[in-house]
Amino acid sequence: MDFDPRIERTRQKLHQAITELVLAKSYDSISIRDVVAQAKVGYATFYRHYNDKEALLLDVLDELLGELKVLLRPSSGDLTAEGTLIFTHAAQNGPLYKVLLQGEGTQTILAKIQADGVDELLSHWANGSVEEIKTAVPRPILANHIVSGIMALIKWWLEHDMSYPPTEMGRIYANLFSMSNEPS
Amino acid sequence: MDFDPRIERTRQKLHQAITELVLAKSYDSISIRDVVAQAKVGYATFYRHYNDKEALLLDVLDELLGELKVLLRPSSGDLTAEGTLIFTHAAQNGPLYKVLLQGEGTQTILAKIQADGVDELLSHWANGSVEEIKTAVPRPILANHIVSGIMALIKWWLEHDMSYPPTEMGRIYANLFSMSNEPS
Amino acid sequence: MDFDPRIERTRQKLHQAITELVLAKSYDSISIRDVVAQAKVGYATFYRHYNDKEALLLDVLDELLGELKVLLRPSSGDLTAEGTLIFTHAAQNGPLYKVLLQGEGTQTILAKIQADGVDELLSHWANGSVEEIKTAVPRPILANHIVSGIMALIKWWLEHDMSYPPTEMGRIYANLFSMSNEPS
Amino acid sequence: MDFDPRIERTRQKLHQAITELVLAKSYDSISIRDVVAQAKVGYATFYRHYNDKEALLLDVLDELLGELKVLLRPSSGDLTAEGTLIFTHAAQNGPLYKVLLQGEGTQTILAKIQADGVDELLSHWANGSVEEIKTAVPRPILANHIVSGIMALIKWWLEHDMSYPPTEMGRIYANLFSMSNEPS
DNA sequence: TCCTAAGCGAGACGGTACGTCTTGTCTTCCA
DNA sequence: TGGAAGACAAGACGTACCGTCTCGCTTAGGA
Repeated sequence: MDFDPRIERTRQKLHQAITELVLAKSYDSISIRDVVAQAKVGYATFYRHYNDKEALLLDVLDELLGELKVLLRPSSGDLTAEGTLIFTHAAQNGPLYKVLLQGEGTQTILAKIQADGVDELLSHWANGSVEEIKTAVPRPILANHIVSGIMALIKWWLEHDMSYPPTEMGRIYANLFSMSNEPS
Repeated sequence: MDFDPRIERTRQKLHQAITELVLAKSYDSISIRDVVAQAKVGYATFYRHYNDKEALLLDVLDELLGELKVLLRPSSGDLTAEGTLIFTHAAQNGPLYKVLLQGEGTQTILAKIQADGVDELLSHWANGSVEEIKTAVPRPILANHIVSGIMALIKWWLEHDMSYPPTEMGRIYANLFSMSNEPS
Repeated sequence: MDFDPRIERTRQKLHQAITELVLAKSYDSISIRDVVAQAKVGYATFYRHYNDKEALLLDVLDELLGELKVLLRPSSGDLTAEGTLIFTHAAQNGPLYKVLLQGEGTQTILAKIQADGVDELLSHWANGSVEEIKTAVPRPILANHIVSGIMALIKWWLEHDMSYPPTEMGRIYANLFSMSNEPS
Repeated sequence: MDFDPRIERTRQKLHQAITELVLAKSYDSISIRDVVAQAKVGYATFYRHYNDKEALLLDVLDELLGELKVLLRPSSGDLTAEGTLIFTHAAQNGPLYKVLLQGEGTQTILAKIQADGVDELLSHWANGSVEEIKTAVPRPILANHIVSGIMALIKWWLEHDMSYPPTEMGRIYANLFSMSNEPS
């Protein structure tokens, strides 16, 4: 039904095109016409696959974040290792991470990812039998604090040209978040 | 040189116009044509005063942030009081804070404010005679972490309809940042 | 070779589709996509049979005009009877006549029909042993005048909702064209 | 209020552009993008002045038909002279007449002109004290017949490369329409 | 009866015009 | 004579349609 190989081929071209363009110029100065020119694809074809530039980017980033989630799955407990994995992945996909975290038109996407992260954290806490005692900070706020903190840390690192190795960032990550990782 | 009273009057009209529009619709769906229509001012007039929409917004927000800085100056030491002041101010200027923190075209402005905050924090630490001992987390990272954490906290609060009173947010603020407020 | 019954079936579907659509909306607002949707036929199939919308219409109209020619053949001499036949036929096929005479994309077809009519008239005159004496009006002009006059008359009638009965139009037709029907 | 000279200048450019293009290629193969390119005018500018291609053409033709009406005004009675004037005017503006009479997208305009002509003829007859006796052909039909006959005559002439001089066409014109020019 | 040629449905695709929108510049008018 | 009004060039937007094409599926009519 959806097995026309042309469809996947065209999407690949668009994925590659926006990835290449993002390396070359600011995300939001990229027009759809740029994308289709780069992908060597008809203009209308873009709209057969995506409603707007953001939808394409979301598609690309979804792959990326899927990878990251897989990487993080096995890590149970060791914050330093977990952090190192995150920063290694970020290092390997610098430009896309940058687009996501600094881009002008990515708020919606970022908000979605942020919300996903918060949800995951909250349900992780809920599943764990951690008793909720008179919490100093409400859990949703704490979860939001942690997730946005991680993002801010990655963003800082990318903006400062990844001036520490991923392992060192893993250590810093562990230091910053160990204390607040579990609600009391 | 700049003493033509019409100039100030025009700017006021533009300030008011964008403020009103921001209450009515999403910041980045506002075009310059919307602004001049709302301000009842000629189209070209806008460009005589500002280079783009962001510059106008920055002008408006500068007033706001100036106020906040004045409010925070006297507070020395009591984190809860400091936080309460911040959230009280945010409550009084909800729409503009929202535009700043959620808007699609405000990255540049936000980045500037963030950088200012980090600088201030760093020089505060430097001036204080706090000795730098083998720091677990580099100070710039720590400062970035704190400043972006505060912003994320305000953003969360606004997105959740200010569901706690400013005093409670002040307490939460104190709890979240007390531990990390000073480098070891 | 050409005996696959599916071919004729598909053509019938297309004929019917455009005929129905012409009743519902303006001819040139009908897209080929409309036609194939109405005919419940694949898009490319249209192009297997016709090069464009006009070719399809021409095919439909050819049937119509063939009928008309057969009707007119026996009539020799009586202008009123001839006219009545024409207007009766027009009344029975109103929408198609309208499309032909008022449609925006039918110039080419109309011109062809007009030229056919002129040729027929001219050869009719030539065959007749009518002597050509110093003609006041050159025969091609006269023929063109008559043929376009007939068309204009039908067009007027259709545009005015066929407000006279075909017999009355036959009489008018006779009155208008009797004098000029034969070169002097 | 409407005195900005730029407006008139732009319209002139558009008038000239379409006139030039009409000489070079078929009217309805001319896109609006062609027109603005030829006029060296911004694309959106076209729409500030006209809603579509037809509106522009109508504007151009209005000038033309205004001229013709002025020419015909003084002529009272002499059909040959009147006809000569018409064909002289047509000869001087061949391409535009051709566009009008043969163009694919000019139906609406033509219909308007035709209707104007019929109205004029009818009111001319009404004003004149010609008594209406048992008319063989209803006046609106007669008027329609005459007006469309004139148009068909001009069209024929243009399509045959103006193969008779305007004076000869004037004579033919008089011959064709003298008999039917007045209702009985 | 089966087989092979062809018609066909479905729809992706490149291409291109449409009419609308917005930006920043530049010209004209008016007070 | 300088500011307000707004016309303009430029060009992206998302939509629509065109005509070409490539798939499999189905359906003849000849072997």
